[in-house]
Amino acid sequence: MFAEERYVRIMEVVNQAGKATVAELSEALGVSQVTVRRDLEKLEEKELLLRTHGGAMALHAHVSEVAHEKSFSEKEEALVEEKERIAEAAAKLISDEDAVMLTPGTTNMLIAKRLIGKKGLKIVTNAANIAVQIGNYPELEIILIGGKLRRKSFALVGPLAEETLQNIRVDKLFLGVDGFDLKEGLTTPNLAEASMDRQMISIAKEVIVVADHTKFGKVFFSHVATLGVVHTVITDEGINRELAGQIRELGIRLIIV
Amino acid sequence: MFAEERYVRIMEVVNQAGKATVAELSEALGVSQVTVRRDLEKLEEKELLLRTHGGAMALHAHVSEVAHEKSFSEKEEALVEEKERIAEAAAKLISDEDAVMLTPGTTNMLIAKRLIGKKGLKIVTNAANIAVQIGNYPELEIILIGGKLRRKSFALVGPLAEETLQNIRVDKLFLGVDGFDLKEGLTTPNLAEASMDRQMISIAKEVIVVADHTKFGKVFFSHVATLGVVHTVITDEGINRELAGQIRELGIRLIIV
DNA sequence: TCGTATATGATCAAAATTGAAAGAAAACGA
DNA sequence: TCGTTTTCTTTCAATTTTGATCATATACGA
Repeated sequence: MFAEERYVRIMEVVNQAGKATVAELSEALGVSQVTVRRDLEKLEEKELLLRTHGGAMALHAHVSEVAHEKSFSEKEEALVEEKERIAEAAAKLISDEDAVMLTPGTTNMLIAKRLIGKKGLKIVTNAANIAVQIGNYPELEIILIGGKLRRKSFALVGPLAEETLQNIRVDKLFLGVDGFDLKEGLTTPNLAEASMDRQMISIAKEVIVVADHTKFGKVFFSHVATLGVVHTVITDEGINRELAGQIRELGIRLIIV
Repeated sequence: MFAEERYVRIMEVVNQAGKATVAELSEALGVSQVTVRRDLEKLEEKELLLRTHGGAMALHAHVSEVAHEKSFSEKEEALVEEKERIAEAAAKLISDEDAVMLTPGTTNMLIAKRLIGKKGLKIVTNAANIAVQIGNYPELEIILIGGKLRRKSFALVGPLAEETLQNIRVDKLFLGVDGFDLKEGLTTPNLAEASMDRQMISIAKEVIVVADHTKFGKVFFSHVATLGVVHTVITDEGINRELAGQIRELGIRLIIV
């Protein structure tokens, strides 16, 4: 038996019973007590349990949970503050009876979380992770567009997805883009996602682009749409003043937070 | 044998069994232990498995995965061991070029995790959480059926989902059911999910029911199908001997693990 | 054909794992 | 408080596993 297997078994016992003694674990795993103690030491280092005199105790869920969520992805993932503010502004645009659509992306994930509790709201998305994230909360009606799953972005794309979209109409589309350029319009790196985005734009009454300031002036491989389709843009204060003026001149409502 | 072929075989063994020793792999592949170690090193670099002293473990069987997950659900969710064994047996039935379909459910989630690394495999599912769980790993093609998201089970159901299914055909369906009764057939508590299940059965060449022993003799509100559609049943040793005989008499292949 | 690059295997010293033993620390009862 | 018992840590030795180095074989292109 690998040491790692013991770790797993120990965690199972400890989590299930809430605690375990060294003698019990030594017996259950068929290794010496010295080895059990060394295992417990390692598991405590990883903050998976708490050692005690004579054994170990389960760590309360929230301790490890809280520590984990923020420490890994979110620190690296920059612009969290900005995106949170964008999401807050976006959520304010949504009324209870709307049918809204969300494209994949971190900002839209933040928007989704802020919609929890809105009664009667319909949410349509092609981001599997967004659906799962808010799927446990009642009162929201969540429609997930099927299709081929793209890695990393968790976007559902392809003919299956586009076909499904044709039966749907929504009030507001929150469109996350990678590039927003006055001349080239909206762009994104992936062809399949661009095609999906276009479909989604075509079935939405109102198109709201959410993009932090770093997205402006950028152009990516796949063209999504011209700026003519955009009704509203929400971004953060980092946006260039001049550019902001030019966007407004195009008749687009620009919300800066 | 090419190195690439070895990688695939190693991933299969590791993911199906959850672990493998260097000696085992050396034996199975007919290469020296030195070569196996070099292979494992490469596979670990690609983050497809975790090396241990003496071999390697599947990502899904490791502490970092297991510890967090189990602490919450495990107390209520019994029969983990049994379900793991069922999942292992199920994974063995799947060959690389198959197109398989998975219904929502904990057992099917376990099966999905064991499929990581199978090259060219197509996985179709209407369980959003299963898709997200394995969505990050390369080499799998994952198709998620869209639809209305049901809370708790993360099943995607409804007309949208059923319509999508009509364009799809799969080799094997792994069907998780809540009730399996000789007289009443397959049943489940939710009407919408039962309807989805029926659709899925109709587009699958082979129907494989995965159910721990507690599911037998149970009958729920919504009828899914008669036992006539079932080709194979995988369950654990807890199943009643007499019942096992009766199932086999129906011409159903019964796998007990 | 030759030379080179790549993959694999063999060998062996270094590192990791484990358990036993002994001393140190902590818990506990009187 | 003291002494006893239990538990823990440290140290060491036996064993296993690993990684590095070298040798061999095979494939490939000039």
